Amino acid sequence: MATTPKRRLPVMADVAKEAGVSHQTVSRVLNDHPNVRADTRARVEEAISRLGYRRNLVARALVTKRSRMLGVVSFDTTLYGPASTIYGIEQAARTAGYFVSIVSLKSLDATSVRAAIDYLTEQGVDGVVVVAPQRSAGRALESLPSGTPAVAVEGTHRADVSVVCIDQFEGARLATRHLLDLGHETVWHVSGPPDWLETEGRLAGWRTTLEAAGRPVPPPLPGDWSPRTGYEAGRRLAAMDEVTAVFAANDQMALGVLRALSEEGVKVPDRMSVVGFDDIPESEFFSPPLTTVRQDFDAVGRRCIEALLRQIDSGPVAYERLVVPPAFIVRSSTAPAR
Amino acid sequence: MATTPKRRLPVMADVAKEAGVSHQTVSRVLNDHPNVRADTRARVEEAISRLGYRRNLVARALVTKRSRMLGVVSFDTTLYGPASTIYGIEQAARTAGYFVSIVSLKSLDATSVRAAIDYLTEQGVDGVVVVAPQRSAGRALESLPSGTPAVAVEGTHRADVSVVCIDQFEGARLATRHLLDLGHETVWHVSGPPDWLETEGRLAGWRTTLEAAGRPVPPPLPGDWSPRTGYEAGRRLAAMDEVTAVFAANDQMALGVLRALSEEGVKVPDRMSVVGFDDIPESEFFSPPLTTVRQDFDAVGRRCIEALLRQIDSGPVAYERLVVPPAFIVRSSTAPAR
DNA sequence: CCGCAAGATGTGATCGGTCATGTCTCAAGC
DNA sequence: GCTTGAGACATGACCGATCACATCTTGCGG
Repeated sequence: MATTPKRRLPVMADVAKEAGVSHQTVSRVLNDHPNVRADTRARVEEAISRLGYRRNLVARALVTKRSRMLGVVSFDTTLYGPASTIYGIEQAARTAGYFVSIVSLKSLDATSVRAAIDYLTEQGVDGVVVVAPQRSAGRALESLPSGTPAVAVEGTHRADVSVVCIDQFEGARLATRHLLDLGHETVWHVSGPPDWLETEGRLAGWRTTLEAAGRPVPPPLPGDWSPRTGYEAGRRLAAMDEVTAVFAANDQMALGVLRALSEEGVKVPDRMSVVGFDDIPESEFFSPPLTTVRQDFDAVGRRCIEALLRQIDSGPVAYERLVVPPAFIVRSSTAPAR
Repeated sequence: MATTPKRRLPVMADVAKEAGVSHQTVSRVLNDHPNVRADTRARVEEAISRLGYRRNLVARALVTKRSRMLGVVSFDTTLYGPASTIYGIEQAARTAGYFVSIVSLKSLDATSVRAAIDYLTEQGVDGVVVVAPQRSAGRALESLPSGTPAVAVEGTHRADVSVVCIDQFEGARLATRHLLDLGHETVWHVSGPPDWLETEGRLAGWRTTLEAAGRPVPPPLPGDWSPRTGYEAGRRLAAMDEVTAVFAANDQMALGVLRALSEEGVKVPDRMSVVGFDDIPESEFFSPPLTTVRQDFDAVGRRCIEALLRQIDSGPVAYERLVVPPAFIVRSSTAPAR
């Protein structure tokens, strides 16, 4: 009963009265301003805990014009990549004292991305991270009202939107190089869906490495990240006798390839080597364990937050492009050419 | 230049002046209140778009005491289950006009869960969804100040916190029954980590089904959801000649089991049948494609939001327990006993 | 042609904090 | 002894919306 004499939650004024000071002093204590005498501070703190007072961050946001909330717009958060990136973002944001509000989109056309950003902005976020590795999504950022702090993961080239990305080109180069070094004449590629920047980066890394080595560049087999398309590509590859090495643009598709090859009786890695991309937790236990390219999504998330907070704190900064290097993980799905 | 005569973003008063009405009328238009003449409404709307006015939701939240934001506390959002559930929650919340703020925890002890909830509450969320399928997390909910709308996914038994869950017991029963029906003498089980409600539900469903059929109940092999522990369990199972059927508590561990069996030369499903739980997108392409129990996470997300909004709109409601039925998916990892 | 209720609009208070500024006290410096 | 300045607080305005209530129009029955 003593705890709830009135229904209303206690506010600063209540604490002030309880402690016998002004609301301003309570505010000073809360924001630990130096100019408060120790005993006054103690009295206020006691009053706070006695009343169970909690500061109302909405009211504070209204006057400071800082909500301490960040928005994240992402494509299908069920996928391993986005999910991991968002996890990293959330962790980093929270340690920096920020909340994260998420909008996940099933379609990443410029319109929906813009709508999502507007939505978040209206709600008062201090900045936005767009995990939208598609060209079309990048375009949405280009029309962003300048002044809104924003960071993109893998996208856009607009001068005042910073970008954090993993070096896709380098990852693809590592994968292709690895296979060539094993003595394979050339490397086939199962690519991601068009319009994705990752698709393009991996495609370019693969193609360039092949060309630099003077090897034939076979036509890439189209995929959409799903195991199913990898499976379909795998069946086609199994039928071609000359194919000895395949680089799939992600681990799920590599899994599909593995499945198809196994069905067709094509032994991996004896008759064919397979490399993936992402290093999802399952890859290590595929049959056989998958050689792949690891992406450090946590680092991406951290970098995003760092870059975003920099913009929020010190205004628009020069365009930055933060590149996180990939790591190459060799397991048992690759072997020397026969 | 005409667009930004002053730096400040336009506020309601600006729109009012522009349209030659009072701020209150602008508010009426925005909240489409009926008592506004059509032409006035049009004038206001025109002024709004001319000025590029966006309503400040923070200010609105301050006076309405409704932020239209929901909080979600979840364990490791990188896992397929939580990620999918959150995706469902976010979609449902957005269509209902709510934002979602997420906190993901690496540890789910009662203290951190409480801290996370407090954190979200302080920030003004209208309600909280706790995706915390662990006993310890459930305990955190029990000490929740009553009056805070909350819904738990798979957890707690507190009378005023609604629960949405998938029928784990039934899923495990389906899996076990399927294997027994195929003629297996008994079914071994690779369980999830202790303290998880899913672990307990699946364990109970498995055990009960076995007992009801009068079959021996072998000791469950402990796992932690990761493929690695499934792999370790798989090696042990491969060494035991009498084992012909295994039910792993999730697909990742089933993958590990599959891997170990393949290494040991134990053919699946010829010599051993394996069933998983979750139906992750990869399962269909395991070697062999995995027979498993599908969980409808989207439905779980939707139900959570429905239950939560019900609480927010009409105050504390009677305890509800919404159970989503699982589906059994037969693929190629199971076969009749030899 | 008046009265009066419903409809259309305006006015000022309010939400719960922070910010700018003012007042008072007290020790240091001349 | 009196100025000076910094520390410790208090006071009132303000952020940008909504809410309660007041006021001014209308339309319509009598």
